[in-house]
Amino acid sequence: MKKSERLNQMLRFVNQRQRFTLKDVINEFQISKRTALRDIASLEEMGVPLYAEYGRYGGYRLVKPITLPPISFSSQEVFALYFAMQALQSFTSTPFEISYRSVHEKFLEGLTTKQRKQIDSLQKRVAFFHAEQLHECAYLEELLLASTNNQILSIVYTTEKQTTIRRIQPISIYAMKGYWYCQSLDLNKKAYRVFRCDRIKSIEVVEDVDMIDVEGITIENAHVFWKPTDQAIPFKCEITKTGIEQFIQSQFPSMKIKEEHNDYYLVGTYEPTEVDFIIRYLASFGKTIRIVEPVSLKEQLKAYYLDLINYI
Amino acid sequence: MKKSERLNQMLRFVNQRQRFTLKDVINEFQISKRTALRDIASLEEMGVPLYAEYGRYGGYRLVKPITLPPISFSSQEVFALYFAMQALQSFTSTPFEISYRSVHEKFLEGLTTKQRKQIDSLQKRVAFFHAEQLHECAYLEELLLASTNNQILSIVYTTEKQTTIRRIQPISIYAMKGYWYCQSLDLNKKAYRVFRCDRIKSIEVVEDVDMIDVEGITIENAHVFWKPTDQAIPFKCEITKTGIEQFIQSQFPSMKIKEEHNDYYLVGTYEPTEVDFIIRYLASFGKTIRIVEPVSLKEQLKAYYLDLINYI
DNA sequence: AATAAAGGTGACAACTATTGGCACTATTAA
DNA sequence: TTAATAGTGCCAATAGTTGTCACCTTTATT
Repeated sequence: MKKSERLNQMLRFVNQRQRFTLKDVINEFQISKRTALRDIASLEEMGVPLYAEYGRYGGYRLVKPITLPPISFSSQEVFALYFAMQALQSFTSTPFEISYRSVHEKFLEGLTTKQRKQIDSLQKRVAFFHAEQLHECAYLEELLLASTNNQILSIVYTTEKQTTIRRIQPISIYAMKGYWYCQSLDLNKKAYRVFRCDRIKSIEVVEDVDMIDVEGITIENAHVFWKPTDQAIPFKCEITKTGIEQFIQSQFPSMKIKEEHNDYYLVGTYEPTEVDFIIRYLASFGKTIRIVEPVSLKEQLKAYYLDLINYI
Repeated sequence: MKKSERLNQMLRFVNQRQRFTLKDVINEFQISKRTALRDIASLEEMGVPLYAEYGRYGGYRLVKPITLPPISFSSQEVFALYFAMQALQSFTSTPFEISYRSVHEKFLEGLTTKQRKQIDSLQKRVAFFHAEQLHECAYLEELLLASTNNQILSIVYTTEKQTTIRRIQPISIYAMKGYWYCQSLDLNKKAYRVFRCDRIKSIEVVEDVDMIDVEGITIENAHVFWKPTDQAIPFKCEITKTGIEQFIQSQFPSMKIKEEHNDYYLVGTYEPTEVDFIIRYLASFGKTIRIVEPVSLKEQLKAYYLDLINYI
């Protein structure tokens, strides 16, 4: 990155955090200590009122707020944002009830003629594909709202087999492989569960004192709530490098790659009710995976293949 | 004077005077014509909406005051754009060399404290996941450039089996399931080919008159160039509704869903060299698919399953 | 008094970016 | 047609930037 650009970013970095250390700068911008020092000197030369505190627990402080130069998005940023937007556009539902057309128009409006031309020509040449959304989700906004406001919901949930009514406390929502999911605490079962949003048929906010504080829980760490039930069966498979690549592309939170003496293993647990699913999942790996345990899983996979052979 | 400092001053200079000429800039900053032009180009790169008027009494005009771009978007729209960007962030390589932190901060700057808080809390609650990128691609920018500029490249391409040198004319690049691909015309084989970008080990622009005009070809219609070779084998499979869902999530341009009397079929062709691939692909469908023809494919799938049974 | 953790300097070689000059081209109004 | 304006491509000289390394200063904690 060019120095001038870095300094501009540093201006905003400094403005946001009124206290910071050299290390912060080094890590943030991935530069050497010497360069960080030089950059700070440059900022001071530009008139940024910085005060340095020596010694342990020292650092820099911004003495008074600075007026930032007028900004606009750079061409590169505009392109990236535009294509990000394009990529998301193919989602028929998002939790943000917006018209992409209006964003699109506003976006183009703010650009220079040159940028617009560049976007036009790039549009023909770049794309981000992802799994298309298969089912519309009616309640994404409500689920998101409930998760930020710590609300409890009563939902009607339909799977292929049954329809149930559950009380849940949403933690987060996320889109993956064409589906929207909702991480939640299932208050009936007192357990962490993930629901597919398109299977939620109705939603009602419930007043309840019996809730758990999820303030500190984020989409990243929510899985710590995931506990296998007593019936859960642990499994272990040998996996090749190719298999690991495939796993990364379609992983599940309940599975992990483990290294043992330079061999790799896919380990995890599955619920007895999910056995069909796990068999199909393991089968998709073909020879890149080999079940070590349990033996019952081996037998079931064998049976699955035999069944398919007869089916063919 | 350093360029970065000069550009900052120029930003103010431009902001003050709505109209100016190159000469003004040259006199003001005591630089050469060439440098003045380069500086103005830099400003435009940074997103300053300048308009140039050619000819006598021409000059530059600032189209509109430089402001914070997101300010004209509604909260909902800002959120959507913001998360679109977040979704892209997990790509380790994009053809746009941008700093996401910079975009992030520019976004936040134009917002009210309330909106900022909302974004902060939403960030913990919503995510768009997609296949993680496994390999970095070194030449995305070059490939994109070559595709927009109609250039011919000589590339070193490495597959698991071999390393070859090819002359290609890139048409487009796209990201799918964790990989970047480059649609191209392979000038050696005179055929449409798709290359995985991370397998391109070096790139060199080649001057060549022997090129094909790809101006009218876009990422959407490039597949028309795809022609099965003489050896290609057509196949046809019965497919269930569930199977169709899976197909949509992992489709290939050489395959299509066809309806015949309320039954659905997956039809396409495969090259004899790709038979391993197609077998694994069909196997991943399990019972949701059933090969109709050719019979040889049925036999091969059967053999594949038998092999796996022995392997287990 | 010693130590750890923070900021700070000077020098240098390798690397990158910027610059001005030049010879062009393109567009527009008079 | 001309004059005035913007814009391009190329090059070699020059200027700026970077990381590394050794060593210094200040301060709170132990």
